[in-house]
Amino acid sequence: MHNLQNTTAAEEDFDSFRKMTLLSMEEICRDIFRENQHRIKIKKEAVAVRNLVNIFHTTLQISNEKGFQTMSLRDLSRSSGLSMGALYSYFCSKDELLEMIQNQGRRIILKILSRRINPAAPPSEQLRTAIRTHLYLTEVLQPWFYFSYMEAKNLKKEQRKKAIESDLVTEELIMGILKQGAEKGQFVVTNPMLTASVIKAVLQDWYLKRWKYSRRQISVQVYADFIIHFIESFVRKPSASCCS
Amino acid sequence: MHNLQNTTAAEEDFDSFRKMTLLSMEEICRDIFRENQHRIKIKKEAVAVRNLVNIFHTTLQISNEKGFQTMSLRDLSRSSGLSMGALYSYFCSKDELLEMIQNQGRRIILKILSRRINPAAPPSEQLRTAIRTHLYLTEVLQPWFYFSYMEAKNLKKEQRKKAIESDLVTEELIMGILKQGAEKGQFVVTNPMLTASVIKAVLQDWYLKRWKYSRRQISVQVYADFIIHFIESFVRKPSASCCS
DNA sequence: GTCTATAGTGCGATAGAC
DNA sequence: GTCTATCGCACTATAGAC
Repeated sequence: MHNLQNTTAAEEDFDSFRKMTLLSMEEICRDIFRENQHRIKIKKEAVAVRNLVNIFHTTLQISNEKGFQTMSLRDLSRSSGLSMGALYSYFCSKDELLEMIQNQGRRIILKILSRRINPAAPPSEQLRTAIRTHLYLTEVLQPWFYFSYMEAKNLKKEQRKKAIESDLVTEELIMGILKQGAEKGQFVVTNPMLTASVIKAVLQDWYLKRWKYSRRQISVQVYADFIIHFIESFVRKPSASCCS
Repeated sequence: MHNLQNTTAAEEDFDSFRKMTLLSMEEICRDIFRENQHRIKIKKEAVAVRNLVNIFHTTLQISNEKGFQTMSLRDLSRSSGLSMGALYSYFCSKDELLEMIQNQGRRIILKILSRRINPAAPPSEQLRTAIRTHLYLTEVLQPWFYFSYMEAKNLKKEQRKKAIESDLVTEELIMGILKQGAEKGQFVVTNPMLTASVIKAVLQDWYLKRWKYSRRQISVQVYADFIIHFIESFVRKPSASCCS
């Protein structure tokens, strides 16, 4: 069925990706601490970062079960092991906590996507990398992506606008690759906008319907391979060996 | 660009579909009233059905803006023009209201999908009908589909199970058509499960990212045509005139 | 830096007037 | 059949002890 060598290579690839991303998460919590020192009452960086990571992680966990609005700060206090008072040393309202988490996620996504895609590479390679990287990213940060999508409506106008823009960035990136490929004669794309929408939709399904794929024991590598195959069969010209 | 004749035909097709579905909605509110007469305190059918339609409609409207949990019954009272007391004549808790709406939607979807797809037709026709009908259905009932997806996590265990099952029904229906087509040699489908998942994902995108398509002025007919084209290019055998 | 105790608010739900 | 008035409760947010 599967080439064992390939599967192993893909697994290694994904594992190193996971490690890199999780490291970035702590870095970003440190950044958040430094930037928000004026409103965070804690002064010791080590303590603050440890608790921030804990707060964010616990919030995502509870919210993905029953939603951010339904989660009371008493729930968060109980699960995180921090008292109500301690929590309010890190943010000054429940809404601000929501904003902090949204910002943290957006930042890490941008950081990693732009690090991995090489705009000088051939379009077909860029497309494959974009699809695979996005799927790996949503796999590692699944709780954040799900949270971000489900709670977007609770954001205030300005923050909501940022979330929408961030969402469109990936799509425009993909559309750019498709257009580039079409110009170079490597892809046949009659409607780059709708094609990019479709790609975005199947990428999103991986984190919105995570339970479905878990239940069916589909790994992220298998899903990525299938999606790449699917998209390529649509955008690629019929091979020259046929109908030449 | 577009064939004018075709576009007009598609619009007529969609308009009649919309009328049929909206009629079904009132029918179903009547059904709900009759089945729940033991807990609904109102006795006059005409009054009860009018108010139920109002309550469901207003709840969907508010919830799709800020979520069902965030919506207070005071919000609902204000927007619907019914007092708190009057509202509680139609349901006995906020949770029950949620369940009633979920049930109403599930019922109408099943009713219409099974009415439109003819299992004796050729698989390629069935596939096209399934995709188009599902998209039209989610277009007409967009508020309900969005609500249903976003609020699923607030349901109790038993109701949640029903929601998940209902969600999988469409996917299994599509998978069945794909397998049938493969058996008859009309489709080439290496992985019917993942192919059906992809189709489901793009169908869902229409109601989950409705704002995106609205903004871009993509109509449901255009989207349906594109998706059908997309899927067919993946599952259809290369035509016999090529590589024969 | 973290805790407990509590103030103040707004919620879901109901009883009884009309 | 619908309304207004109100109860009890759980929530966010804070103040002050340790």
